[in-house]
Amino acid sequence: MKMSNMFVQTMREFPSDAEVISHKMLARAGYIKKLTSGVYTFLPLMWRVLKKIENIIRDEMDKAGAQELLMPFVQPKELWEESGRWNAYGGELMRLKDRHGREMCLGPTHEEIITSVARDILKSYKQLPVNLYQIQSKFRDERRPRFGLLRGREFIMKDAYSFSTSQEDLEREYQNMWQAYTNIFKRCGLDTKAVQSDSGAIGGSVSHEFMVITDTDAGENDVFYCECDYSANSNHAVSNLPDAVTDGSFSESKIVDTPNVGSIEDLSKFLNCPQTVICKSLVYIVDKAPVVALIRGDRAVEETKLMNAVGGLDIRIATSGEIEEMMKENGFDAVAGFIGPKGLKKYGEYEVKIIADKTVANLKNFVIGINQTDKHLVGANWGVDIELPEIVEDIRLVEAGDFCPECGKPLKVTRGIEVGNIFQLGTKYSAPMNAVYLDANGKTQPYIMGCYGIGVTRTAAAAVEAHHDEWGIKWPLAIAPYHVVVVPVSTQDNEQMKVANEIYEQLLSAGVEAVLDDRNERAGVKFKDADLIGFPFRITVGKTISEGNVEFVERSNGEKLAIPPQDAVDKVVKAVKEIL
RNA sequence: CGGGAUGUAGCGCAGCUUGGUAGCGCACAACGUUCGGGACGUUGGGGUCGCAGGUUCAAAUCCUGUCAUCCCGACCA
Repeated sequence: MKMSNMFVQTMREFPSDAEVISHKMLARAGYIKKLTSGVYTFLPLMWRVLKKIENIIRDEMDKAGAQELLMPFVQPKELWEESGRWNAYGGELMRLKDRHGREMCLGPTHEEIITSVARDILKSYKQLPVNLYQIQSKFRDERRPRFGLLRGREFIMKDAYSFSTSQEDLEREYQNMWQAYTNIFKRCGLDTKAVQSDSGAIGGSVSHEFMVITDTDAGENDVFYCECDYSANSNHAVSNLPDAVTDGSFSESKIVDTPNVGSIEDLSKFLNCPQTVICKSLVYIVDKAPVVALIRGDRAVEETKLMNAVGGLDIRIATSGEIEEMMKENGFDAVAGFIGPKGLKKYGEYEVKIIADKTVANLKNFVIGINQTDKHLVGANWGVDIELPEIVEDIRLVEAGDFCPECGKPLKVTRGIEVGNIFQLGTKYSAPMNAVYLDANGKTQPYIMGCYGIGVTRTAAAAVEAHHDEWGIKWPLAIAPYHVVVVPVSTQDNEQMKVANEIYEQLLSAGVEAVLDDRNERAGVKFKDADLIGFPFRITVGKTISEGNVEFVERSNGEKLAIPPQDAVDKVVKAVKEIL
């Protein structure tokens, strides 16, 4: 490809609407163009990168025994009603109607479709196991698209689905995919960490997320990890707590005045007791129903855990208005900050559920709200003053410094970009959708399923997050849009142009993806563009050609060599061979 | 969906307070001088000032509505 013909426009400035580095760089270097919020055109350079990632994925998935197919993007409501997700999925499901008024949706994921396809074909245990995958655009109407390709609404995803006859087979395939994913990301030049995670709206039990570790805001997940193998997303992480005072040492149980002391911090100071002896009561709304969560004063609730503890799909903290309404309905007159579990029965048509975190179960002589504004109960004890709730679960958000649940050493925290995940679904879809086969005994059985996703576009963006400097992108060779750019310093100089052309032709005939920057621009412009676009190698043909040398630059480490043209060509050819 | 901000050429912005013939830099086209880290000069093309209504002799500017985009919170590849 000659640079003068390339459909690309680099910009001197970053677009003002970009926040994270991958978005800024990809937009400025001419890889992407936004059409509307969360929806981008992938320009030729971007498309080359995406195709490279896709092909690495295809290669590894095929090697792992999976088969590629392609399912429809537009899907009928009926299938989603079978699985129960037409109602459960929420606002991210982009719903639409056709001209006859039939309700459809744009595919955010394809469990329903693949299950309906499989159940018509996979009738016998002899046909199993099977793993099917596709690479396709998905649409999720994100509440808040942001960060360019990291969280678009329309994005490219590889999604795979496995069908097995037993849990053992599923676990084998899960490990198989784990290995394939490890290979894929490694080949893409990304260091990933597989962390335990919550299984969210997709459902199922066991799941892991593949995270690209980053210290920037682009990493939207908090990952807790240990020097042993343990690592988990914050929505799933568990920990052992450091020792703390859990006995409030209040000599008697009594109600005390705590005027305007609503926050835990203030309460701790006012009563001159540690936060660890206060039982905090938080009111949440889970799928419209009220849930009161009790947790030790110094700790925070992990909302996903709480939501799972009550089997919900959506969670938010209650508004102060809702809290006041709930108080009135139960005969109290208290505001947030003085709430307690005792005496809370109902709110509207729902019963109030009370969930205690494990941290509060062993509190003694503690402090707790009693639904009276400006008052708290001190010296409280479970079973004496207040009954311990029936449901005691771990709903606590882990903090760095807590101890690893597996080896006991302190946990560390970092940020991660989730580029892939693997789920053990079990019969979550096959059972309700009656997707069954006949086993060796002629008995009907639902498939044991797994699903495995990779965000292709997100992987590309994560690669930029992981590989860049102040001048631009530093693509790993395997996913770079081109391997090398050949830059004649002066297009006026016949000798330089001749050698540059020879190098270029030689690279092309060796199967290298090369670009010749034949534009009549000053050298500085070409160098800046080369750095910004992120060619892994640059061969500059300048004055030193009179001494028989070109300049060979490796973008990844900045190494510069003055070597003969043939050596430069050989180095690129060798590097390219290594990634194939 | 709540809270905050912004919409003027492909990109980055000024102009708006105090209404009066739409500007600057980059990019684009032409010519000339330059030519190893985003050169300079001259000339030129490109705009329903987000959209709709209103006030006014006159609206980018004032008023009302509306749409879009971005940032901060809850979800996920």
